[in-house]
Parts: sequence; C-alpha cells; structure tokens
Amino acid sequence: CEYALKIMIYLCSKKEEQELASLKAISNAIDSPEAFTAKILQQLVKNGLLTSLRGPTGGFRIEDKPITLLDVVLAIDGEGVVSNCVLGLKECSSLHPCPVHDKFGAVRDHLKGVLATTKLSDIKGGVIEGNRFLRI
Amino acid sequence: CEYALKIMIYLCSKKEEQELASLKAISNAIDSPEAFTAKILQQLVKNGLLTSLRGPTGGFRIEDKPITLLDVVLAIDGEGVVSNCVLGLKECSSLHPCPVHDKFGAVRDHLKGVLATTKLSDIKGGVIEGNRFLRI
DNA sequence: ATAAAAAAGGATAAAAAGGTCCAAATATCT
DNA sequence: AGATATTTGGACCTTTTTATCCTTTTTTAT
Repeated sequence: CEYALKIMIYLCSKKEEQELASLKAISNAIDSPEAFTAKILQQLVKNGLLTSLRGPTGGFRIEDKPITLLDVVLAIDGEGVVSNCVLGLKECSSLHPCPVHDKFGAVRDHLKGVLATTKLSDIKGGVIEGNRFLRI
Repeated sequence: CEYALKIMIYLCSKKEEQELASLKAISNAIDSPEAFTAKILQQLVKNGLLTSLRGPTGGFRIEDKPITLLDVVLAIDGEGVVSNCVLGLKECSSLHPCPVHDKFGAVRDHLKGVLATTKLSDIKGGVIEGNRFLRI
C-alpha cells in the first residue's frame, strides 16, 4: 500500500489547487511507473476513495471527506495486514495465543491507532510547504 | 522470519529437557515442511544462534547465551525490515523525511524496543506450560 | 568396515508480488 | 463528425519469495 499512500497524500496536497490530477502528473510526483500507478488508482477508485474522469482534461480527484491512513491501507491490503498473527498462526487469539501474542498486540494497537487517527489532511502541510517528500 | 522465531522459541523451550532436537522434531513442532525448515535452520547456524551436529543422534541446539527476538529477526531478514522507510523512500531521514516519517518513527521505535528487550527465555514459559502455541 | 542417521548444499519448481503492454471506452475540442 | 487525450480492463511478462527434491558429507553404532 506504499504507492496508495503516496498517491493519496499527493492528491490531498493538491486538493485546493487544482480540480483533477492526471495519471502522468501523479506517477511523476510519486516516482512510480505509469502503468503500475494506474492499477493502484483503479483500486482506489473502486474503493470509493477517489473519483476519476476520462477524456482530455480528465484525471483523478480525492473524495471530499475525511480519509485516514487506515482507510487507504484497508482499501489496498485488507484487514489482514494489520491483524494477522506475527507468527502466521491461523487461529491466534487471546484464548489460543502464540508466544508473542501479547508483546506484539501492544505494538499492533499502537500502529493501528496511528493509522486510524492520522488523516491525510493532517500530513498534507509538509508536502505543500516542501519540507516533506514523496520521492527521492 | 516467522519460522525462525518459531524454531528459536521451540528450541529454547526444550533447552533443559534434551541436548539435541532433530530436524524432524523441529519441523513437526512448528508445523512446517522439513526441507524448508532445514534451510532456515542452516541460516540460524550460520548466524551463530544455533549449533548443529551431524550423524545419528545429531540435531540442533540453541547457543547458550541470551538471545533476543531482534537477534533472530536481524539474522534472517537483516536491518532493513525494522528500519526502512514505510513509503519505500531510499533516502528517508529526519533531514529529508517522508510525510509519515515522525508518525511511524514512534511505532517503529516501539516495535524495535519490544524486539530488543524480549529474550527467548522470557517467553518460553508459556510454551513449556502448554498455554502458548507454536502451531494451529 | 559398513550401514544407517542426520545435516549441508545445489538445483529446481511453484506461487506471489511487482510491473508492462495494448486495445477499448469515454470525454473534449475543433 | 472526427481527431485526440485520457482512464479502464484484460492479458501478459519479470522478479522475488517461498518451498521442494536430490545428492553429498559427516558421524555414530553395529
């Protein structure tokens, strides 16, 4: 979901400035191949985080609603990536825990917390001001 | 490094009880194919976390020193897995940060802290007592 | 000595992730 | 209406990861 996060952060930072960003502009901004970026954009559109418009002057626009980092991660990678057992056990739970269940539970909660409480609008500032970077 | 952690936790839990554990016993304990388990065991031996002995009655034994979860992770996956930029930027640092550098820095430090301060001997208890599991 | 048991190592195969290409659909402009 | 610019979708290719197979080496016990 790396690419998806970069895309969404970029589009959020360009939200006011312009109506639509083209595939070309986006893939350049995040330094990622066009064809590949296009696939991820499609997924983001399907999951309702972006809208797209075809034809000349077409492009992508971020939906006008608060979007968290977790929304983006879940749209691309699904729930598993933030909840599967660290040791890969299918049925790891507090009732039937792996040896590191508790230790990593705390870290995971921390991660989930950060993802769920950080909105794209919270971090766009640095990108706009030019002291946070999406490439090289 | 999932498998490596399971192997090391298992061998630590069997440390007192028996001198050597065979590949067969280990791969059964962690429910992983023998051939694949063997490859990981080789890496752990090369990295000095285990010693091995060939021939009949041979097998693997954990080194007699304190070993942390971080030691195991680094032996298998290297430093990158706990320090690379979340957005995949090659040169992400506090001088040239990505938009989520700070947010994830905190989570990463938490993770690293847990890995570095948790010794295998700290978690073997649950496995020995049978209320923590390494398979299904 | 010899046979059996076990780890080591190389080659190979299967699966997943990452990435590319091209034709089709759609919208805009002249 | 036609040409052009743009996203969409399907098929395909490449690389990496994950996993297996088979042979060799080492060691022990008979």
